[in-house]
Amino acid sequence: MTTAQRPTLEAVAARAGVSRATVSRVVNGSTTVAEPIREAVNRAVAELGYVPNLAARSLVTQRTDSIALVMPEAATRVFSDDQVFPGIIRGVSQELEAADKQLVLMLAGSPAGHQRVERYTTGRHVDGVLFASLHGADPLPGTLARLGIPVVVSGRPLGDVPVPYVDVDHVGGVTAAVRHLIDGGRRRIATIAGPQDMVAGIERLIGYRETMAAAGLPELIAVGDFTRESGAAAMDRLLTDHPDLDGVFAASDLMAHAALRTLRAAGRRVPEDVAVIGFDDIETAAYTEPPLTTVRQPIVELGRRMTQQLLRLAAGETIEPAVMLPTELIRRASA
Amino acid sequence: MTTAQRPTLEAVAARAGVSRATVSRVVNGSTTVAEPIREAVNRAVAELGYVPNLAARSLVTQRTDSIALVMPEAATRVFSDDQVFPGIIRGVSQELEAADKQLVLMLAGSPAGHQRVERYTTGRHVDGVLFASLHGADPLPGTLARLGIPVVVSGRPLGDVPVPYVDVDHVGGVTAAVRHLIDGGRRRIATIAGPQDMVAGIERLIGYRETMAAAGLPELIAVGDFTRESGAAAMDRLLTDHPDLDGVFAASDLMAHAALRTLRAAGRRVPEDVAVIGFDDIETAAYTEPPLTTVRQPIVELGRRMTQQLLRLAAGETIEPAVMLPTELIRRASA
DNA sequence: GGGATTCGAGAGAGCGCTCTCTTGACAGTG
DNA sequence: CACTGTCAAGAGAGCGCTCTCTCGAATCCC
Repeated sequence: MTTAQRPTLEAVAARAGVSRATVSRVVNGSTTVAEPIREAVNRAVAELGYVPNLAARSLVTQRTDSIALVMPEAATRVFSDDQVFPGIIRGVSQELEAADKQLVLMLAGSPAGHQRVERYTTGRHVDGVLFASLHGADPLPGTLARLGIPVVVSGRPLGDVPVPYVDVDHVGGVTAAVRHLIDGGRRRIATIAGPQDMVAGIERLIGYRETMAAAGLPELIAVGDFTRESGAAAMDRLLTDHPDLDGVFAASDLMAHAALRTLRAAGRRVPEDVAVIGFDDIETAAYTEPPLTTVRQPIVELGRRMTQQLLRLAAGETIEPAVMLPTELIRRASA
Repeated sequence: MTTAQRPTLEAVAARAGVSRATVSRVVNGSTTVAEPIREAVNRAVAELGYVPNLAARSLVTQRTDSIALVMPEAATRVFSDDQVFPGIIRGVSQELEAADKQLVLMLAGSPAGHQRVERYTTGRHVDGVLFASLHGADPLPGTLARLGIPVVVSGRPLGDVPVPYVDVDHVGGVTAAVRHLIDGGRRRIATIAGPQDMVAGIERLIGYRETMAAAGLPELIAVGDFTRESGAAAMDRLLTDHPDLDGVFAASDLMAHAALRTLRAAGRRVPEDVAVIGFDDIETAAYTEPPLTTVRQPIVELGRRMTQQLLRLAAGETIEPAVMLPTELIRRASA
């Protein structure tokens, strides 16, 4: 278990009978190295099992070849966003793999955690920073952008900070959902909205209100926070306040799932008495009782696009300030 | 958007009127610095907004203050392990935050991805490596351990490699589950087993077999791969082969969930005709129809313990080669 | 009061790598 | 044949930090 001294460029150079600079050129894929020499170097690298020391490289190149992905983490509840986080991680990971960069994952929940993220990212320990699902108007993305550190956030940032973002078409998706309800003959359509300090929550409510207004229908609103618990509570309230409702659009599948149960417990049949549509299309949506009609958002793609944008930014290119990804209504049995 | 030159130790030293070494001592919390000087240095650090360059530090300390978490990622399907991965990530993240280290997440799916992980981890770019949910007998953990790189895996590694691990008490949990079925009067108890190239799948099947054997009951086995699709297929097969079954233990909640639907579709009532128990206690388990009785495993705690062990290993301490976490039967309505 | 001891602070040598600058070899040109 | 141009390979200067070693001053004891 001895910590075998790792071979350095120097060692490889000696073995191959060339200079350090030449080995560096070969390792970094420079074309200006004669074939026989390149081969000799590669042989030496293989024989010695040489792996470049990234810290040393970073020190001189001023790059770290890693990017940070910052996600909020409400300390108390388990990842309520369920499949959303893993999906984004996968998308980001795929793109980074292709670019041969590392993913530093930072879960920021507590104020202390947030400070840690701030210290780490502003300290330029990464080549860029990705923010997922911001709550409220976090000043950090703006700060980083001002420092010249590449940043891309998911979801239009609140308080119009000039930070590039990638988002899904919430309004379009919700419009399609509510329209579907209206086309199905529903007239007393309620919504279980998401938290109003998150863009996703805000936009999805806007989509509902605009579509209802356009159809000349009244708004029936209860606000939740995307979790099942809040969805059940909101459904209860709606049932009490508007016993005649015949349709529900829930801003998340988790809340829609809970609504399904609450409705059943209240003796309402879905979709006969009340039609229900969710948002997200998490895997569970296809397995609820009845299977949930919902708005699918391309989560993995969201992660990929964010990363692509960030990498382009880090490469010095200029990018479009906003990218919008399409959503799609997935029809199942609940509406 | 000018890349403002970041202040270095040198700059702080000049400003505080001391030497670089002294600033380094203050920054790293050495006690042998007189109070007034320490204050002067801290003031200079604050005024200049100094943040240490981690690459430079790593270069000399030979530490990176970051650890890698390697997770498999079947390229095609979305994180089927659902809440398991986020849970582990949270646990790991919590412990690392406390230790002020970074989390480098690596999703290894493709052979290329695996090579990338191997290159990165063996290259000592991290202070330690955590492996989650290994498939088959991956040689990498053993290789790393042999190289003297701290490694901890989740789940007893197959092919008895001498690598420290943390695991949950699969057998104990399954035994409690099957016992519960037997105590409830069930005699024709089937199991939907997990993949037999993963410890979790293997151990959970062992638990079933041992308990059934001890009770003198026959084994009714169908193998799945932890996903819903496989669970539905397995349940179909069991129903065909053993139409008289009255109990099912599924090795994952996802498979149990699918079994619930398949049973209902086949006209069986749960739990009246067939009692069902799952394993994992994912959030959805409380919301299935009927709510699923299942074995809870402390996933976040698993991540935390793995990390604690790894950090101790990295600190040069010797640790127990295996840590076992308890599981608990959560009784709901399905059994 | 003088020598031994303690302790805080500075000097300076790298850690392993990249990259600019320089050199040397060779081919092409007048 | 001398000269210039071209291109491959080497020399060497750091990147920003830590850490050992050294030194000077302050403290202590007999």
